[in-house]
Amino acid sequence: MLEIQRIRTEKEAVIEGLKKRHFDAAPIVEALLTKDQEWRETKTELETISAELNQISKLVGELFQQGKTAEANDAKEKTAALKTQESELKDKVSALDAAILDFMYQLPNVPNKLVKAGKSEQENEIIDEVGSKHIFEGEALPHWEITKKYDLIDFELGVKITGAGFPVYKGKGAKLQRALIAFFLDEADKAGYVEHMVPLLVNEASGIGTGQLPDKEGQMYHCEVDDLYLIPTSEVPLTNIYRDVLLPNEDFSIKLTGFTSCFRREAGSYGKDVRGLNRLHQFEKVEIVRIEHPNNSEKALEEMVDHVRGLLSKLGLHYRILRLCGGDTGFASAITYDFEVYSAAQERWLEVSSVSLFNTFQANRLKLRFKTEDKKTQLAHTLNGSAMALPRIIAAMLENYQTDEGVVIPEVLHPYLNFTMID
RNA sequence: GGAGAAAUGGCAGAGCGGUUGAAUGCACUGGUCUUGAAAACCAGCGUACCGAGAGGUAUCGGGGGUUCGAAUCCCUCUUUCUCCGCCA
Repeated sequence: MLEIQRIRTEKEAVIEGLKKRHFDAAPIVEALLTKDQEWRETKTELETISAELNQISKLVGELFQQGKTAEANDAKEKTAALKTQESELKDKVSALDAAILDFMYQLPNVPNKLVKAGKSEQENEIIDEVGSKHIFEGEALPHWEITKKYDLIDFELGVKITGAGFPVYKGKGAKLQRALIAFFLDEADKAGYVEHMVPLLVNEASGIGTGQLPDKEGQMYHCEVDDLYLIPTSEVPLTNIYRDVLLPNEDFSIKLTGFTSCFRREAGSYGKDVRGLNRLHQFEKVEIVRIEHPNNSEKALEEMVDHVRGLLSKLGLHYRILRLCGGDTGFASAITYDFEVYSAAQERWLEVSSVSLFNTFQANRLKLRFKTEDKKTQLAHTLNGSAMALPRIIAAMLENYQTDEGVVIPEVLHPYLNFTMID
């Protein structure tokens, strides 16, 4: 959620910035500011009446104390009309509140200066590509055939137990996944991210805090009996650790990491994009989250990008980095870098990580602030990134490292496994 | 799951219908004193919103109600603690 002060004072810049998303904010902003003006006027009016009412009440108290019952009763009678007015104004203010919030929820984050205007993923900028395509002697099998050949993942079994999109990892498949999780967590730990193990279900306030609610309600599984949501990413519990937090000074840099399963309904997905591990309802992911001073957040973003680069390089995967154009950047994000790994058999790029800087967009909802040198409170910046999502990494590894003898395991994972080849 | 108790400022803890944004202590900040420090003394010390400012409004777990007036009374939700039950 953007800051209302910013919309008031930098209206044109906000509208202009959102054009990079091909988002016409003008009508919403205009309507919002009209309501905001009305809200402020009504609020002032309400507070004047409340002040008057408070004063009379105080007087009544004093009069009763002095035994001047008649005068006290006189004063009491004056309040009736004021009270009616007060409650009408209260209703009006809360209606305006709701209307303003509703508009606020419709405005996405303003893109960072580096973000190019654009409508869809076709316009994303490729800012780097590392490695090269694996050359295969024979035919490269897609990962869903490799997993079947070596009995690594049983998709049908998942269908039996739960439904499509809930795979069962078996034997070396399960071990490989566990090794990758440990590797990713260890790397995050070395980079200074403090490991957390967090709840997989969150309440509504947490969903709102990081922006999943109300915008993306349909994407989350909802346990209605208890009104809890299954997390679509560990960003939600990790970032919400800092909901309603006022950091005592400016000297902070908070780095968190956590491994969780993630649950996504993926309503509306279909076709070959969802084949095998490409798109699942449940998948595993190691996330990195940072809470930073606004002056340091862009540097932090670079560090996170470098961290993910490091992971992919150590695994020896051929990858590229995209800076998403305005239209493809997530609703809450100011700037997002996507990492894609080339899938040899599918002959396409698979997104394996996404690193984003949210500026104050999440912090505003979270009420995540810090005290400045001169005792002012200011919103912090939040960032997060996948480091990394498991299924597509596994898919890419299986496809790229397949040989006639079996699938070769990259060396960095050897300490975590009691085999070096899947055969 | 059943029974009971509780939730007040950074912490501890009073208040239980009126002038209480809230006693007191601790912590913290500034000052006096001191060569320096401690002690003592004095002053300050939550958050959010509206307002150019003066100032105003809200806030004693959340929401609602009673009342001229609620931290205080009522309803409801949440959380915590104690006891019982169940259980990885």
